[in-house]
Amino acid sequence: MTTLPGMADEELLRLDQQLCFSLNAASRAFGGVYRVLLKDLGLTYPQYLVMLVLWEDGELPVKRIGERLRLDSGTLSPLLKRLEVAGLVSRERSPEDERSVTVRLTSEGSALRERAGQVPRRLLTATGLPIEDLAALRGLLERVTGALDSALVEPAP
Amino acid sequence: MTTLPGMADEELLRLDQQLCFSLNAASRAFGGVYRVLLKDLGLTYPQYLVMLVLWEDGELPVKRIGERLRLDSGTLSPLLKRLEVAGLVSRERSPEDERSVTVRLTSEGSALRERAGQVPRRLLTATGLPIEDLAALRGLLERVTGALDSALVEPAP
DNA sequence: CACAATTCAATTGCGCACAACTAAATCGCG
DNA sequence: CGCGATTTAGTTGTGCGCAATTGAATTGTG
Repeated sequence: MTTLPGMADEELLRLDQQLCFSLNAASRAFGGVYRVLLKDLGLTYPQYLVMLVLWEDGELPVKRIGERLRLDSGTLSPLLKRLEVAGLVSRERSPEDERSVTVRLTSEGSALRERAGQVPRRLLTATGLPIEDLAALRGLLERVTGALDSALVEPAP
Repeated sequence: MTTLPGMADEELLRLDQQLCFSLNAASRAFGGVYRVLLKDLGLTYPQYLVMLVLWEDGELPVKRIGERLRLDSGTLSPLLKRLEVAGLVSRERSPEDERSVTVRLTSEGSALRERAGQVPRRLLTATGLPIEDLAALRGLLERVTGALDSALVEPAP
């Protein structure tokens, strides 16, 4: 296995460039395809992600949604407000803990799930990759994310 | 090889969820690490990407930068203006074609390259993956991006 | 040559991401 | 119990990403 310490700065620069370019480009390419697939539903991609976790759990405090999606209140508060205006969710202070806000699907929000049914298939098809490669991609992404996150907490010596 | 058409919607939903979650998370995790690495240089991650292509070519019209980075003028115009205010680039209408704006490194912009020298190594180290895996990841990302882009141009039948 | 179509950058408007901060409720320790 | 620390959402400000539009320069075509 080839390790980083043995490589020249030049080569590393090239790989870094390619890697950050391609990750950035891939992320935005996904966003673009989701954008057209979700247009009918009136959802943006991040809004769709929130709906996915709500479709699974029905109701959740803002905190939990943030943990699942790696998003903070600065992002979620206005996003949830827009979903509320759209009539897809309700927001209510929890009676047990008034700091917490419970986000609940409305019947309209639950109903939207049916219309979103074909989105995953159409998206995965659009990637042009077989299941195995998609799973491998997911695995690599999860590994780098975990490593990058812990690198942030514990900076290099 | 397992193909999509044979799979149930349920399974596809799960994979789609995992994949878009992990891609999103990875993209933002990269951004987070770059953010701390680039803080000293006074650059954001997208600004760093622009500087990378300028460090390679010295000067480029806005159009070319956009092609390299998959960004349009709506994103680049204000970003380049900020780089200009920071003293790293100059912008000038091309004399041959007055529609085009040439972006040039200033001496300060060129000098910044030295200070950025260790960024790629530190970032790649933070991923915690060996070179082979990073290259495989890049390969998968490029394939997906290509497929997604062409799927956008030619929508599903 | 004239004029319609195209190219290129900039601007506007909207939504997301994140840092920094605020405000309110809860927790926990003395 | 009382009071400081922590938790939880929300707000503000900055920057990116993209769609849609504008305006100026250029190109192509009759």
